[in-house]
Amino acid sequence: MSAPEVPVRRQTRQRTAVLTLLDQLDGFRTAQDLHALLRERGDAVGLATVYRALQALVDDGLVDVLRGEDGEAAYRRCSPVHHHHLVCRSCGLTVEVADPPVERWAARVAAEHGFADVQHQLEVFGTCGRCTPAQR
Amino acid sequence: MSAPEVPVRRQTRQRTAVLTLLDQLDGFRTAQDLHALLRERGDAVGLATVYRALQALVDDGLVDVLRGEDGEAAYRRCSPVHHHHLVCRSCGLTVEVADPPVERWAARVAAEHGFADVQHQLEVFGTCGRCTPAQR
DNA sequence: GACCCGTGTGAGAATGGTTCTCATGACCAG
DNA sequence: CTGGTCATGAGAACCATTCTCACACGGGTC
Ligand SMILES: [Mn+2]
Ligand SMILES: [Mn+2]
Ligand SMILES: [Zn+2]
Ligand SMILES: [Zn+2]
Repeated sequence: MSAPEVPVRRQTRQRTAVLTLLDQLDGFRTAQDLHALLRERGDAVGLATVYRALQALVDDGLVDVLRGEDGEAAYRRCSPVHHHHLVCRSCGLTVEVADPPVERWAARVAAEHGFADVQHQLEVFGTCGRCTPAQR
Repeated sequence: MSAPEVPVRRQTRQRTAVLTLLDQLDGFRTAQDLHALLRERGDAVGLATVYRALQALVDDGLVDVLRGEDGEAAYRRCSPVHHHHLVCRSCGLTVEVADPPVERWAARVAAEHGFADVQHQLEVFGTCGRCTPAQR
């Protein structure tokens, strides 16, 4: 019934800077972090614009969002296919992982309890090798 | 090395009211919601106190926290053993579920990538039967 | 290349959930 | 019962995120 609603995205220096930066990072970063990094690097971008650019990238499926313990959102350039994350609590380093079995499990469990329109969320947190202090 | 650090919890009208209310609810509720419910019911409790009581319950393992899309924290009286949640996006109704296979999977995947001190988080969201509009 | 118009930008204000402050009140061990 | 310690609550403070709105600019068009 409604139009495809395809918002035309203009290519601006700011949006390019945000995506370029994300492509060079390997972990989840907060909008505030990204804003600070852009400023250090020289391509200054307004904070509000960083938020808007990130939201657009999320809508386009190019970036994933994750909420930290404190509720602050963190963003990462991710592959467009469904996957989960193995995240370092210390440095944010992230590895994309897949778990086919859990996909079916989630669907089955939801059906058994009469739930529809199901989605799931699975993340693994830990400390990566580089951040683990040399063990005795 | 450090003392057991066992903070003595006093039993107050406010803390009792919060836990009693949570025991009567079956789904995740925000602190603001709980505060409003307590006010309606008559046992008025300060908002700051609601937050403090909930945090204490979380620390004691009696309550689970979940962050919504908007980052707002939601609380629920839960069993003290490890489990996951099947949550209704509409009314908050929640069912506790377990998935033994995913436990081993998470540990294995983390180990394969050199991650230590691993934890995981798995939640399933959907629309419960009561909230699903009668299908045609 | 010049024009136009709708979209994007940014500084600052506003929002809103959560935490902090601190004077006052209430558990509860002794 | 009493004292000291912990808890409470009203309001201020905090802080990530969103909104406002005047201005800049991307990118079709001719
Ligand atoms: Mn999955
Ligand atoms: Mn588990
Ligand atoms: Zn790390
Ligand atoms: Zn429901």
